[in-house]
Amino acid sequence: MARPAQYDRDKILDKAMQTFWEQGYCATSMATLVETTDLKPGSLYAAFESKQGLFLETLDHYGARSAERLRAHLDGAESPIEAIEIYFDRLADDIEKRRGKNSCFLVNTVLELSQRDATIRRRINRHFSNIESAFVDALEHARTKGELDAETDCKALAAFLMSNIWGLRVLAGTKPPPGRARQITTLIKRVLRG
Amino acid sequence: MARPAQYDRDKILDKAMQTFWEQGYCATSMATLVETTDLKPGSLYAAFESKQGLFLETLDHYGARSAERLRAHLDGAESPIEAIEIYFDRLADDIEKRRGKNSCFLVNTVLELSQRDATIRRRINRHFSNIESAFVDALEHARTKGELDAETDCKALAAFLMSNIWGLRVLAGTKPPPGRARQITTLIKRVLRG
DNA sequence: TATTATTTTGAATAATCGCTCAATAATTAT
DNA sequence: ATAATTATTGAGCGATTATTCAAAATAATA
Repeated sequence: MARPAQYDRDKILDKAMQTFWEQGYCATSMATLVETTDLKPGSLYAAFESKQGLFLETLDHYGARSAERLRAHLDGAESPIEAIEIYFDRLADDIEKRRGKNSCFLVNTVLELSQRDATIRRRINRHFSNIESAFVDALEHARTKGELDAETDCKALAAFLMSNIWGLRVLAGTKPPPGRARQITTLIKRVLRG
Repeated sequence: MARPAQYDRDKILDKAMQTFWEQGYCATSMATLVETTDLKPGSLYAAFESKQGLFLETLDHYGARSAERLRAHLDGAESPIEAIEIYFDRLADDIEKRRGKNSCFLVNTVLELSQRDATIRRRINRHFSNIESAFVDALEHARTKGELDAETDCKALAAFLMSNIWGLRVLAGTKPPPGRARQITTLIKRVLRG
């Protein structure tokens, strides 16, 4: 009865996300988005309402994928502590080797917009909570397995890990000299082991 | 022989800094700067060349003040370790009580611009190095005093502290529930004590 | 006081901003 | 085929962007 859309909504979302991720919200113009998505302004607005609407959807896209990937890595690991260590080792390694962007779309957005836009802040906090709960679960799993002391405060430890991930994301932005990321993760792991 | 400027350059710089700090570089228009500084466009451009020029100068303004304040707190402390702990306690307390902005102008800027502008990145890295060296000095002082193990890697420890300050700055942007900042600094201090 | 040098002023610039919409194209149901 | 419905197109909207500049104002010097 009607003409179907010719584009793949998820691919559009992905391209827009990459652009916002690289440049930030303010620095990304609709003209740029029109280029990177290959959709004309009209189609873009028909699909996502506004620049803000498109942005929010890319945030959710990113947050969901991040939490999924982390869960896939942590859940059901035979050694949760080792899995967490591997996570940080990989993060450090990516920063050292400058693989990919190394920044976090959520962290970037917190600092760019979150202070002045409560909607975005709440949205991001939801995604951070999801990610953090994956760490909490892994730590509690480790505690019941005896990898952690019985009196370890898993929630506090997870909060510490989140804060250190954020710190490493900022570090990546400084394009640090070789070795720095490793120095830091070595000390993070010391806390993890207790 | 000529008419002197009627404004106080340092006060203008301070007002512009506050605005950039709160809103970010892209989100701050020259029209806003004209409002907050009470200078007309012509005067602003005569004094700072461009938006970018003004911004760079506010960055230096901020970086210099930050390093000074930290030095004033750490240098010559009878117990350097305690002084560092007090620094983190205050940071956590400010975040808990929502005193002031709690964000860091340098951290905000790293994530907004540093990836695409090498000039700004180098500028910021210089300021971060200054700040970090104050920590290195304090830690080495602590080591010679016997507050730290003789084999402590003070540079690695300082890098860890910097990364954790950055993490706490991001945390502040999420406007966290009471107690979170304290949970994190408690674990940071555990690393500090060795 | 007249001259000189500089600052201050604010209107105006071209370019870009997010966004709209009427016209056209494409697809399905009849 | 025809009708109905939706997608696509891209020119164009008013507002805002960073920036400029000639004219007016001001203060120090001669």
